[in-house]
Amino acid sequence: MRASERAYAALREDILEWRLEPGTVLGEVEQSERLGISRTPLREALARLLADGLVAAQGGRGLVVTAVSVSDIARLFELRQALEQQIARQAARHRDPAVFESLASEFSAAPELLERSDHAGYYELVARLDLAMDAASSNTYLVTAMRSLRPHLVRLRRISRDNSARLLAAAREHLLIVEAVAAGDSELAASATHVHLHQSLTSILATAQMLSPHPEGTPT
Amino acid sequence: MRASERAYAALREDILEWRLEPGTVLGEVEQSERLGISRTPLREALARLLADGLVAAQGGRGLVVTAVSVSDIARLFELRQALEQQIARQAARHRDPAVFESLASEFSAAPELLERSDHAGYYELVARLDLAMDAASSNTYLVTAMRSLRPHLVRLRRISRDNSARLLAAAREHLLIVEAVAAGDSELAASATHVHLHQSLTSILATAQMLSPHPEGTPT
DNA sequence: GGATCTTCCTCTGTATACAGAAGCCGGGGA
DNA sequence: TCCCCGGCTTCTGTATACAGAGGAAGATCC
Repeated sequence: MRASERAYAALREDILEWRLEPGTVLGEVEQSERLGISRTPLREALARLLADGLVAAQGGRGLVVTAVSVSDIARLFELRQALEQQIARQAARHRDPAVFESLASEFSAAPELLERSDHAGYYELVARLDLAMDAASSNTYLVTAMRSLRPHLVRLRRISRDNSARLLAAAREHLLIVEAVAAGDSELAASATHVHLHQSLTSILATAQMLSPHPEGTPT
Repeated sequence: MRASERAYAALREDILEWRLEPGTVLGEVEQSERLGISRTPLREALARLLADGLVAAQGGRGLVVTAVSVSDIARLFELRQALEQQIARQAARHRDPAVFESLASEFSAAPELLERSDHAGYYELVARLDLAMDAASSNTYLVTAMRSLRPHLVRLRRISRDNSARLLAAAREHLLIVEAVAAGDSELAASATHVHLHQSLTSILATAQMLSPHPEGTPT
């Protein structure tokens, strides 16, 4: 694999997993030495992270890992609502019914999965649903926009991690979305997505307020 | 200005203005010599164009300017609908009424502008509306997604350029959007945006079919 | 005559060296 | 004691050199 690719993947991982916390300054020399590559491929990796919005220019001198404030969460979900509703709509129009009927039966069985506390299995199922939705929407531009949003959503997982009651409710919401797509009902698919994301946001905000009761951007 | 920035701006311009046509191969050595810079900053510029989707990796060997097929137009508008409706919705919620009332009076006067065939003046007015909407939405993530979409829309301008009848109708549609935002009516703003983009797409597709009656991706 | 293999060439990917700019620290003066 | 100025250090931005990979063209064999 190319050095620039490895550097990008490594830095991205470090940021998404909070090993590099928001506010950390990423010097070129320092990071190139840490990752064992030269500055040229590292600069390429940093440029991609900058485009992703995971790091930001720090007044001329170096790049810093961007913060995720509580108010950012609501903003992220405004974009997510727009994109996922449209993807659901288009997926319902172009879907292969067999694929989504199969997913529907898997989501029907999801409560049993969660009762066994197999959260990883459930997350994997959701990931497969995302992939199927992306493919069914058959719109590269929508999928690209969604892909650039997902890293930011991954950073939020740390907040909402492993809330069993919420996951059980989410499974029911997902099932309705999948059934709507399978039936080709694009408006129901969009509305069900709207409902699901609204509930997710509500749950995340409640948890976030509990973790840090500060009204605005907590730097760390 | 930095060399990499100049190279990015120059290449972007060249692609958006169709001076570099779709399918053109961009070799690193060739382009760095043409722009009078070394390969290092040029690579940075090409990486940004790749992230923008204006160029694509050509099977290992160099980058090519991406094509815009007729079917891409509909896909682009699916994303545009999602983003601009959401921006309109949020702008209506957070807007400064004075700004949009002022824009409303300008759009009321737009028909006179167009009767004088001052198309440039009208395009400039629309650009200011876009900026005002972006600012009023107060959502960096939405604006970023929209900014990455706009270059692709600019490439379509060549198709719909200077259609007076359409511009007159568009001015009326814009006026309704602006009035809805000024009034703080977010659902009307979203619906008016939906209508406007639907009409724009219809007009563009009609023109595109006329220009190139091929059903799918015309490479040039 | 055609197909395949080999060789060469060109292009990308990476490393490193150099220059310019910006912040920081110490010294001197008010 | 505090503020300002100058030199130094360090970091980014750019150029260039080198190595490896992939493709094209020519020659040879079937």
